[in-house]
Amino acid sequence: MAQDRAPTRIQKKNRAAILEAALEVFSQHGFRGATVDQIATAAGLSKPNLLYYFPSKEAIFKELLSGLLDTWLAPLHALDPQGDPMEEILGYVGRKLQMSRDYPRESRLFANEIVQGAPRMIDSLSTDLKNLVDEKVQVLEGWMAEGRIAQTHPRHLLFSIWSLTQHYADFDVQVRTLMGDEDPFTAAPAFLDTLYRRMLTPER
Amino acid sequence: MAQDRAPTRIQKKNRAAILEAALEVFSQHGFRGATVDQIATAAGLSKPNLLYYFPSKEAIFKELLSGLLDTWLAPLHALDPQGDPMEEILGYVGRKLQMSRDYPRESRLFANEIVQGAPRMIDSLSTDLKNLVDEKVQVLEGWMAEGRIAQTHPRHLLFSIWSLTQHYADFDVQVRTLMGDEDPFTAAPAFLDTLYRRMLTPER
DNA sequence: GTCTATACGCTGATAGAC
DNA sequence: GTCTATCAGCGTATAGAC
Repeated sequence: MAQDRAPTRIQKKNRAAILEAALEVFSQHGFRGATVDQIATAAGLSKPNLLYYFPSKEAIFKELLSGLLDTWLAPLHALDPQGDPMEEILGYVGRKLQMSRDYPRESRLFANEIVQGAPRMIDSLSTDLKNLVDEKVQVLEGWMAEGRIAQTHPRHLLFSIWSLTQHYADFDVQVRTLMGDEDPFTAAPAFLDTLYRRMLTPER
Repeated sequence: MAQDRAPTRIQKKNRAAILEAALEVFSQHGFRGATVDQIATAAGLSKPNLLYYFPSKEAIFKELLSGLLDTWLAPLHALDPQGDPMEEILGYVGRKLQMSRDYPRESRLFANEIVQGAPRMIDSLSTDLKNLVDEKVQVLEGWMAEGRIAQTHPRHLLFSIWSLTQHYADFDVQVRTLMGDEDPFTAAPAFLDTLYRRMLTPER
């Protein structure tokens, strides 16, 4: 980052390694609990060398967050107003659950931050996320008005999807402790599928 | 705590003030993010004086956790095998939701700890919580076998109740950001009531 | 019981040699 | 670009006066 030249291969590789290591450490300990030393070690660099690539711990964290937010919101973005309502919603639930299984660190990174009041994320929440949610709430309300899914509170419906799916990543320790040998992700898809099918099927 | 005599009124008051302050600070910043100074200030004591009552930051945290765990598990404990299944479960959901509204700090304290792998709680999880859950899973399975509620995965059912209700405490910032002026706890009870009624009503 | 003063390790960040 | 050495500040905990 010393020059504004195009980054060399080494620079790209090191920056990527730092962000990967930062995801690992931040998601496990939170911003305050993580140390630059841990991240540097995990990235295979010395502490000063890491700080050659990023000016501060805070800068690493912010870049990490903004880089991940798009990926994180992609499943909701993909909810298609033209598609079949029930299939769209169940598909969204399924994709979110898969993300909890395949990218638990990302989930915990956000969870850590939000539980503590989202001091470094509140802007993204009240702009990017709010806009996206407002847009998709309209879609859900349209489907409800047409009687294609059951009437319910659209925002609480979204909250429920987030909490139910992310729970398997964020509270992984607890879930696994209580499930013993059984893999949580074996039964979870069918469980959530049934739940939302019963909840959202119209005419009752 | 210097003597093993019965605590004076001042000692009881100070210990209570410390634990109250610790709940406030730990729940907001997590164990690592909290400082003894913050807790002492919030409790109206000097730092050394606080450490006269508790030997260390860790000791405060542990006492806080163990003191709160019973309260936290009380709603599940109250699930009555002799009661009407649907009413029992809906009552449990309602009580858990109320706790998220009335005791959000407790919820966030546990959330912080578990998201980070529950390093100081794993023992309680695998003994106290596991036993309680195993016991109540039996109850739920009995009700399902008798056809009094719909067949579903009892553990995932419990996870769903926890995640849906605690979400309103743990992710409070996000929820409020996305709800605007509307109080989340206005519509949430009816939403969850409907959800579980549809999910658990038998014969379909 | 409570305070001031302080020891001491850890952490974020910088200086400067190579 | 990367390293060793180092600094300043914070945070936990203790010593010792009152």
